[in-house]
Amino acid sequence: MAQSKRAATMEANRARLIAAARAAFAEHGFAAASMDDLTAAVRLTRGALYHSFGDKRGLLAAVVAQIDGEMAQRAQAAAEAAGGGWPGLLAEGRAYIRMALDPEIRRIVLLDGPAFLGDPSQWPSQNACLEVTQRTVARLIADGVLKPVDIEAAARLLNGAALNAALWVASSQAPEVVLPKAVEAFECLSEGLLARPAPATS
Amino acid sequence: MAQSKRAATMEANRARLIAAARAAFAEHGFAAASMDDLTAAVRLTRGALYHSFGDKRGLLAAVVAQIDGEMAQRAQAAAEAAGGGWPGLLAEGRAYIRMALDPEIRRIVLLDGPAFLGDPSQWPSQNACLEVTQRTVARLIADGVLKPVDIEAAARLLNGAALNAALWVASSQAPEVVLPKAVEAFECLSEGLLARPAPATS
DNA sequence: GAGATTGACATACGGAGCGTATGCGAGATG
DNA sequence: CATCTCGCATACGCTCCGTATGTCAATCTC
Repeated sequence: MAQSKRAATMEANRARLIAAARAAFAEHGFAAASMDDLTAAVRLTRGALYHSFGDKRGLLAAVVAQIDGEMAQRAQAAAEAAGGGWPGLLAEGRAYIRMALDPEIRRIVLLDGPAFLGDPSQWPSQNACLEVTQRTVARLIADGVLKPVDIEAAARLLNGAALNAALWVASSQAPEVVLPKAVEAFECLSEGLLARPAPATS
Repeated sequence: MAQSKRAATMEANRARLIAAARAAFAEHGFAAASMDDLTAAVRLTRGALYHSFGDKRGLLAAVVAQIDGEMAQRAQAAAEAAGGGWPGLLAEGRAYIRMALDPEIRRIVLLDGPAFLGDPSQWPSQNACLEVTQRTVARLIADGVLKPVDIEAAARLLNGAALNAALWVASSQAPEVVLPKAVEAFECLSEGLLARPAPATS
């Protein structure tokens, strides 16, 4: 079944290393995380790590790809729960802001990822998150809901705004007070993309 | 005048170290930059560095503070050149996007800064850049040009959007093609903050 | 089914880098 | 002129990464 016992246990060990890396990178940051400690935590050595991932950055890439996939899934679920369309795009933004409040996501994907792997759009994982937003924007433009701006540009700026909103909320002393402000401002900005702006709601 | 010869030369050496660090961090990134090489480049040793800046992060903080100040100055100049007001805010955003195309600024302030020093709003330099944008937004809200959103929220999201726009442009193969798209999308988003939206321009 | 082979992983080694403790010599102080 | 200050250099230990080599079980070959 599992394509020989060797390959199966190797896959299991890969998964264990990635799980350990998620914890270590989230706690200490990529630069300060020790590969010796990380591997020892799952009863392995650096030998296993270099065999499976090439080097330290390779492990980070694998971790980022995994988390990025989970984020894209969550964002899409939020958009669908809101019924898609324009409310879906707003829901996606809110979901993104809330996800970025997770210390693991913030530290690994949003801070260390760009710093050590370069621009997200050129990651091997292809940034699933960004693609979800792009698809949503593309559909809304086709439906005439949004102005015909460049799709990738709009998706990137929305994600960037959400990211900074989240960094702000996360570093504030009273996140529960700041979060609604961030969400409101994000929705205001998003409305700038609407073809026929809605009347002010406040 | 110069408060004793010792203090004067010390200030000069601080400046030389910061200048060398700007070059080294921009070229190799903060993590990969060697303090030995960096100090040797200006005929000093790590002894001088630890005496003046405490540790490696202290040097990064000093470098970031210097660049951040220059950025704030440039952004403000751009806003004033555009005559202030709403056009000034747009000009500020454009200036910010263009500045982020500078490899030194992108690498040090936008990537390594947040990764190694934490959230920009809590940097010792207090993020002069962000404050300039906040002042502009505050005035525009007081004048009724913008919706009464939270000032810090708006400033942060605008800066975040501009940052991601710049990262995108910088990593693209044809920056001169992508830049106008990024600027256009940025201006669209900004219009979401307007109290009375302007008619579509395209 | 026994020897040969592959491969996943451990062990050992070398090099580089950071932070600190200590030493030194030029300028400040009286 | 003697003493002190302090900015900076030197020397040391520690940690960490990447690689080269060894090892043993799982698979393959005949």
